[in-house]
Amino acid sequence: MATIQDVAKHAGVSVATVSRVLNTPSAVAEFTREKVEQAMQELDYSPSLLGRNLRNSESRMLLVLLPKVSNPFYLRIVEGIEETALDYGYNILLCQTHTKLEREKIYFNLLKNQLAAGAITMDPTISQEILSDMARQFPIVQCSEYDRDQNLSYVTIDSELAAYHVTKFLLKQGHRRIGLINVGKQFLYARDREKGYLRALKEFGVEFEEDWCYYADDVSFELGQLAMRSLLNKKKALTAVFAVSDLLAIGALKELNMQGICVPNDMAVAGFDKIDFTNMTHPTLTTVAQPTYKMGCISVDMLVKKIQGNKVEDVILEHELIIREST
Amino acid sequence: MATIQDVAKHAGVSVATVSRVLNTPSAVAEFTREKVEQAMQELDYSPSLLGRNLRNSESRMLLVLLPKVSNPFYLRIVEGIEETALDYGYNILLCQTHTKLEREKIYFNLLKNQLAAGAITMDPTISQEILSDMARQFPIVQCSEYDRDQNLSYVTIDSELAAYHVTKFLLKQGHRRIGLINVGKQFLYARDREKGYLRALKEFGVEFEEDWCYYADDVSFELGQLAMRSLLNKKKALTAVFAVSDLLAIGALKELNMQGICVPNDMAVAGFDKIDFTNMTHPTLTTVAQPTYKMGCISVDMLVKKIQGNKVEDVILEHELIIREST
DNA sequence: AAACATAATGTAATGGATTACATCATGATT
DNA sequence: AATCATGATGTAATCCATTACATTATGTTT
Repeated sequence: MATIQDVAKHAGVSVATVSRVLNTPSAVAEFTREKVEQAMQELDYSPSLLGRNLRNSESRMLLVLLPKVSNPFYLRIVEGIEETALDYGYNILLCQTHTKLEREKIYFNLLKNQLAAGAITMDPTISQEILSDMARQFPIVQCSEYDRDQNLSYVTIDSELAAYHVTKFLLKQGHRRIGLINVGKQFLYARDREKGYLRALKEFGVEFEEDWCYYADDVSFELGQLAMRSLLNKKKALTAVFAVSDLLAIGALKELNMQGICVPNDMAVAGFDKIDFTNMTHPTLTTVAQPTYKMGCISVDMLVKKIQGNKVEDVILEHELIIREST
Repeated sequence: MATIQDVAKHAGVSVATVSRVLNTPSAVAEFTREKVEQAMQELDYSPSLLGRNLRNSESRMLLVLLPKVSNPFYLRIVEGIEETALDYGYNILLCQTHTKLEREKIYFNLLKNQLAAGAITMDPTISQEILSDMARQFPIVQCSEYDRDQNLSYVTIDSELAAYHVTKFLLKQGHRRIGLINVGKQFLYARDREKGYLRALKEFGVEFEEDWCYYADDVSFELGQLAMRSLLNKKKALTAVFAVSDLLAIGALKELNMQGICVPNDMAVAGFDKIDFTNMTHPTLTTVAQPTYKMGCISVDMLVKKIQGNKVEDVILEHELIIREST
């Protein structure tokens, strides 16, 4: 690849002039500018970002950390992030942590190494301490999952409230024995959604029983199926199930279909996230829509502001209960 | 962040020595090494990749181009890529092109700008000319989608043969009127799968009719549903449908369910890709499994070899017909 | 016409890390 | 003891682009 030196020589000017053509064209005489531009054309020159970034000690790369791309919940967020980042002239580095601390550390190191200018994290794996420590030095925004910390900003929804709404909806439909398919408590949303679920039960005077609740090790179809199978084996039958993730809910639905249990008549099912596929299941799934695309966009807005050294306010967005056939 | 200069000063040595501790520790006396390492610790130093990459004129970043992450088909490929890349010490830059040439160009520029060392592309959007031109200058591997070109390597499956197998399977089951839900011909796989489909029909002496075939504008649930709806409106009823992508097949399945058409009795459905969802549909979907994870791994192997200046052989992997309830 | 303002361009330092080459000290060889 | 080989470390050039400052040329003001 041609360098700025080559272009300068080819055009018969100094490197400074070439650089000016790129950065402050108005400072260069028209005639010269054309000469330089032609030289660039002829040599098929494009400036090395390594050189530029080193000199400006900046990077136009944003780190995006998520547990796994295989959960479609993240897709629209990522689309929002990518779209917005591109508008700001940033590229994104999409990183799957597989909720492994070790993996996460590798990626966070890219911040230290100055390859990335900031990070958006949707993963709760890393300890709050480390994260908070990183956030003191680098711009970091939490999306969806979050911890409260003065250095850490976040954009999310009110999971507790959303879960409360779902559960209340089921209660209003007359359900009294409502199961919960949850995931590990390391996820804040897991804790929050459980809280909301319990609050609704309490409000309706329903006494929660331990074995209504199943904790999946991860978020996937298979584990949702497993969860449902386990819940069906309990002594007293449930009449509805609320899964904290659509993936789990769809797995549960599958199990119910397989066992010939009619949804929603014999068992109502509600999910969370409104992934595309929830509209393709039979029956279609009642779920909670999060403004995922918007969350992605806002994360980037916030992050860019932070990179530029501005203070930002945390954001809590609205959710929406999507009532469909499964309830 | 601390720089190598800071560390040198702190440890009372020259920057060269610090660099040696990082790159050729054996060339440094033990006592000095320890001193330097301690200084690094104390200053929480990690080397700037910008400086290093600039000096070494290398980048440890791989470009991964795909149309959209929203098609789960790509997920396992990406996982394979990420896993393998990490093993080689590379990071990946995941880029959605949305099959827009303009987007793709932005990303390919990262190669020119030396931010990425090579690219794996799963997108057919860019013209063969440009791609081939890029491939002359930069290491590029095509995954799944490909063009034949001496500069371009690829890893893929034999789409024609796979489609032939699917269609033949349906024919053997006694189906004679088999629809095809395809996508635009800009995708090589679309052309190949159609060829395989036609070959099988011909072999069984079935005369293909124009209106058995529907071309979706994109790959999504909704468009699959639309496609099925359109095919159902044809004069002579089909008894089976083959969709070139699971997303389309699942959409089709949905439409059939909605119209109360029984699958597989009234209509058999087959998809392609074996995405996770296909096991969650009702009925489960017959499809073609591609060794996606492996494809991802191999792509990286090939790309890294190319980056190192070695020649590589193209790879065509085996597919597998997964017969389930929908046929 | 002298003095000065302004525009256009060039020179050289800079950012952080690597490494060829130079230097110095130490121990081995004869 | 003089010479040399070896190991450890430092000096300075280099990668590419940006930019403060210096220089030169041109036009304006009185």
